[in-house]
Amino acid sequence: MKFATWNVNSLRARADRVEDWLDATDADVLTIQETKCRDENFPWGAFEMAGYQVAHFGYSQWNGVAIASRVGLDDVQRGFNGQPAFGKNGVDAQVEARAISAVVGTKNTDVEPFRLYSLYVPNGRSLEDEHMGYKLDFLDQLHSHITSDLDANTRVALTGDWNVAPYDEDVWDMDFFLENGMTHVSEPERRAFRQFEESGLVDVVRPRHPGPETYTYWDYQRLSFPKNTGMRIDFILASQNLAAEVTDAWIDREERKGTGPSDHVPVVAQLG
DNA sequence: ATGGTTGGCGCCCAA
Repeated sequence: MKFATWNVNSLRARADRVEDWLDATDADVLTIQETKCRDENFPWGAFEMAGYQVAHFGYSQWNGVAIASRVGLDDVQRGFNGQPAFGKNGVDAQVEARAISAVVGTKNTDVEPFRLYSLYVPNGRSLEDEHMGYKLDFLDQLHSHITSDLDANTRVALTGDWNVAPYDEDVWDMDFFLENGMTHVSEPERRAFRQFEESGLVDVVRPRHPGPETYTYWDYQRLSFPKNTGMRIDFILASQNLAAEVTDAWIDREERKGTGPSDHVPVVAQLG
C-alpha cells in the first residue's frame, strides 16, 4: 500500500497533473493541501473516475485539505480537538480548513488500518506577524491532541505541509535565512516541530533520503528550482509501529518539472 | 535584486 502527501497549490489549476501523477505513481492514498476551493467547485469526478473516495474540508479560496483513497476512507474528522481559530486582529476568527483526517486501509489492502492526517500548517508570514503566533499555537495544539491518546498501539500518520524546515540542512543557505530573519527556521518553529519527533513520531523519509540539498518545495520566484534553492518542509511523520512497516519512501522531485507544476512535490511512503 | 512567479479572483492578497 502506497500513500503520499502533496501541497498542490490549487486543485482546480492542477487537477490534470494530480490525476496523471496518481496514475503514474499508482498511489492508493493521497493527502492534499491547498485545494483552494469549496466543496461546490471541488473536482470530485476526476477522483471518482479513477476509483478514489474523497473527503474534503474547504470553505473558501484559501487553504483547503483533502484525502483521496482507494483503500477505504472511514471516520472522517474535519479539524482537530483544540485547533485554534484565526481572524485578522481577532475579528471573525474561524477554525480554518487546515486539517482533515480519516481511517484508511479498511479495504483492498493487507495493511492494518490507521488514521491519516492531511495538514496545512499556517505560514508564519514573518517572525513578528500575528500569523506566526497562530502557527506556533496550531502546532502546539496539534501536538497536544495527537499525544493525548498516543500509545504503543496507536497507528497514525501526520502528513502535509508543515511550513517548518526543522534542520539546518533543510534550507539551501542557513546563513542567508538567519541574516535575513526568515521564517521556517526560527527556534520557536523548530521546537514546535520537534515536539512531535520527541513524542516518538518518526520522519519515514529522511533516513532514506538524507540532506543536504534534499527538498520538497521550491519558490516559483528567482529560478529557485533550476538553482535548487529549496526547502524541506513537507513531511510524513508516522507512529513507530507504522514506521516499522514502511519499506520505502521518497520525494518525487520530478513533479516540479514541466508545465504548470505546484511549488511543492509529492512525498511518498510504501507500506509493506 | 534571493534579478526572472503563481493562483484566486479582483484590480490586491497569500505564499
